[in-house]
Amino acid sequence: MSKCEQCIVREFSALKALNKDELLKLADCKTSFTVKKGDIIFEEGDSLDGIFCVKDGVCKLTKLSSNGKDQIVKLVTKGELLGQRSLISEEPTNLGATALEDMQVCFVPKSQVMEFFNVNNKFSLSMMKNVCHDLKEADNVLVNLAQKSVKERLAITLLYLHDTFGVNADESLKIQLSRDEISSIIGTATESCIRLLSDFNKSGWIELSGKKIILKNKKELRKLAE
Amino acid sequence: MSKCEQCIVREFSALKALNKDELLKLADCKTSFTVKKGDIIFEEGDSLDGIFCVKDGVCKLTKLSSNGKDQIVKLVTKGELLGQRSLISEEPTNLGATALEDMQVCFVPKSQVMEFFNVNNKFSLSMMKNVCHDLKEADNVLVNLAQKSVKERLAITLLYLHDTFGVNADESLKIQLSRDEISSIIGTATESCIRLLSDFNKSGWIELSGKKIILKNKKELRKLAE
DNA sequence: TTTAGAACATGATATTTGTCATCCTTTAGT
DNA sequence: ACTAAAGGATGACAAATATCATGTTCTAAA
Repeated sequence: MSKCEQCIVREFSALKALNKDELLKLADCKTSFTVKKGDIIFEEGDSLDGIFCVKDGVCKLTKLSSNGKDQIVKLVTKGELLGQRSLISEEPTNLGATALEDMQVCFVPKSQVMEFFNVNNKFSLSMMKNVCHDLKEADNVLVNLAQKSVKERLAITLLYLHDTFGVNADESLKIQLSRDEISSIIGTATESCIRLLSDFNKSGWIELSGKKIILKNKKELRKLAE
Repeated sequence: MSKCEQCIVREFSALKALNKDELLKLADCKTSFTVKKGDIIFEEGDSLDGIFCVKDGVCKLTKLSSNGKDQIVKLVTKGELLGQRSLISEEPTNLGATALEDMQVCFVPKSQVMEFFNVNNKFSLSMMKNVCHDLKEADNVLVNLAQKSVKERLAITLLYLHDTFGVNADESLKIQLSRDEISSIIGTATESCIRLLSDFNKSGWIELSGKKIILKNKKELRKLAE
């Protein structure tokens, strides 16, 4: 059982507000596990009995719409927590979580998190800041979905993927999403997404080879994304 | 200066976690004021030095998109708080707030809120629950904007206005929004919104007379909204 | 290695939604 | 009461997007 002190999650999440003693407690009660690409971490409506720390890998948070299509609401990457909202609200999850890559995850039981809430105000405040940040992001995405065209949203999404997850040595986006998943982020039909990617490709703004996407002209993409 | 003990905001918001002493402190430091319909409470990007308690009336939270159109992200009504996210994140506001009706509002300075955070864990947790609820709602709206047609979103919005703000004696929606504002909730062109309202009217699902809207066939509207 | 299924791509077409123009109605101010 | 301005309504049309059909290219399992 590894210590939590050096964990990347501690660096970026609300866990940074924990002191040494609390970190020891955390290391003691947590359970580590791996998740394979495509595996479901939890489903929409599940009752969680704790939160997840993402040590490595990326997952998508999705919600099934009544039209039968999944919408990707957020991507969660290493260093972030998963399931806080559900835990704090004491409600079943509103979104499901599925691994986009192989992941390393720790589970921290609710009782321990609640104890931290009760004895460490900084932790509460830090967690609150996290949720507030998520809320701000959700509001921004919401406005984009309401006001921007599919083409603009695709440009925004490509730049987001570039800036958030970085690129490989060949400049291609590190995170690999299927066309279907990209469509599910921007909220459009898969065919429309594929067509627009082709258009971007023909315009020379991006380069496609298989699943690889290289952003060749970020300036033009940014102009679209505004 | 009225006491906060009986205030409706206390009943519904995080303030319910405050004890008698804290409520006295609150009553002591707050400032009450009225806001006229159409007045701006704060603008997107403003730095707030506290939070607002909505004692009466309704306001809209909006964000200006780069296409020049305002998107209504949320409606805030009596009993709710305003500006928590900005205060907690210690950032300028992400959304602007404008009164849709005459309002009664109290302002509580940041220093006092932060003190409550520091001495009263229940208050922190309660505030966190509020933000979490907002996040869940934002995610749900986001999915609807991404996956539902304009017609479906209009049906959803009409039912939401009905259920949240209630009806007058003549069954018409209590909250009066311009066609432009309704469009700004569902994220569409004003003309499209007007056209669909006309369609609903012709189908007998709603009745329009001036600004008044009466939902005549909620069952059909719900079928659309799913 | 072969092969079935998934993912990707593209054309044709239908549907939805936005834009522009115009007119009507209500409202607020003189 | 009159008038200007805003809000509401509607038609004609354009643009964006979805849907359906079909073919191609990957990919993983037998």
